[in-house]
Amino acid sequence: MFSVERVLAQSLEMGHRCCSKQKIKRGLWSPEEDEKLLRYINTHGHKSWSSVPKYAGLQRCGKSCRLRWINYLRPDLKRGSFTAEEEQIIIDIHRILGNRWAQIAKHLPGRTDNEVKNFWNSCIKKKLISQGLDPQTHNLLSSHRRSSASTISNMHKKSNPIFIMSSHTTNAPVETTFQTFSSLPKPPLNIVQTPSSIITSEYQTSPIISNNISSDLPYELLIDNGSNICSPSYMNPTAVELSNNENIADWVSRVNVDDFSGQTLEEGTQVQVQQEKDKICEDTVTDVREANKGNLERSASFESSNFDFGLLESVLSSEFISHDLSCMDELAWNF
DNA sequence: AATCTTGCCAACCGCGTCTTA
DNA sequence: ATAAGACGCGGTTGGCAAGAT
Repeated sequence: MFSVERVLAQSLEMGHRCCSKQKIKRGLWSPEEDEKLLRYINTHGHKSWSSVPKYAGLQRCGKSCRLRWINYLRPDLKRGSFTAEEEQIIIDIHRILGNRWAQIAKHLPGRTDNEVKNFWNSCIKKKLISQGLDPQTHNLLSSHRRSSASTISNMHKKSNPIFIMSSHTTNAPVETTFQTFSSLPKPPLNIVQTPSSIITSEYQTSPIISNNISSDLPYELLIDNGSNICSPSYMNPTAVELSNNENIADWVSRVNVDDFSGQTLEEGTQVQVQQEKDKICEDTVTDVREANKGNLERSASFESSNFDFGLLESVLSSEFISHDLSCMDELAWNF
């Protein structure tokens, strides 16, 4: 809350590193300053932030004015605590984009990047840790990996393939994503099953993704007998996670344009590639949101199709839980 | 009651990118 | 083509308030 003493004290502390020429006030904004800024922007807009303080009669730097407007004075800001739905959106998009708060905030009308960032750091982060998930990667924390590692170890003993899963769900947005991916090198696509998600790991060296086993089964998850446990990333877009602390956005940014068909691209094409990278991130986020919206619907759909996460989980846990596979853990997590 | 700790959040800082002259 | 200024972003800090000791 606003503190008069604090503002008075801070108003004495003049000067600002980015605006060393003038006497610039720092610290909390007073109601009078808010009023001045609000009135000025409502009348004149904010074409140039650097000139706003001068014309608005504020002893602040333009940067500070901009921040105050964006984070507090903007009329379209939503007040109050985050809803469960917003929280889920943040988690899902963060899983894909990482700490790109501005990008995440764009999907939450009325919320600012600062707000999202603070909410993440103060609430969501702790929640994920308490669930045994690394808040940066959304992977299981090492202390929680043993059970999952056992699962993977046993998958390797299976003949090829041990699972074929499919679903009839959420075709449209998902396909958009994969079509976009199609001109890029394949992302890392191996997976492990966790209670809440499918997490990918390792680079898929010999793609065995099939998209045409049956036209009725648009998405398949194939797990082979050892080196490749792979899944089209689009099968469960809410669960995409890449290896080595990497998310989709990192992976996409890492992709070198020269990777395209092994040839160097011309400048114009490189721009297109950059646009394509951006689109991948955007489409993936869209998919996540669509998938979240359809969660209930999808559950029902899975029941009627032959995709059954419940069955998968029970098979994995019941068959593997009795084995002592501690010696396989490191192997499993480092393959 | 006093002190310490923790959580939260507004604001700042520095750096990278974009724009403009 | 380039340099300077503006802007935007993510990380970090500082201070208040509430809870714990």
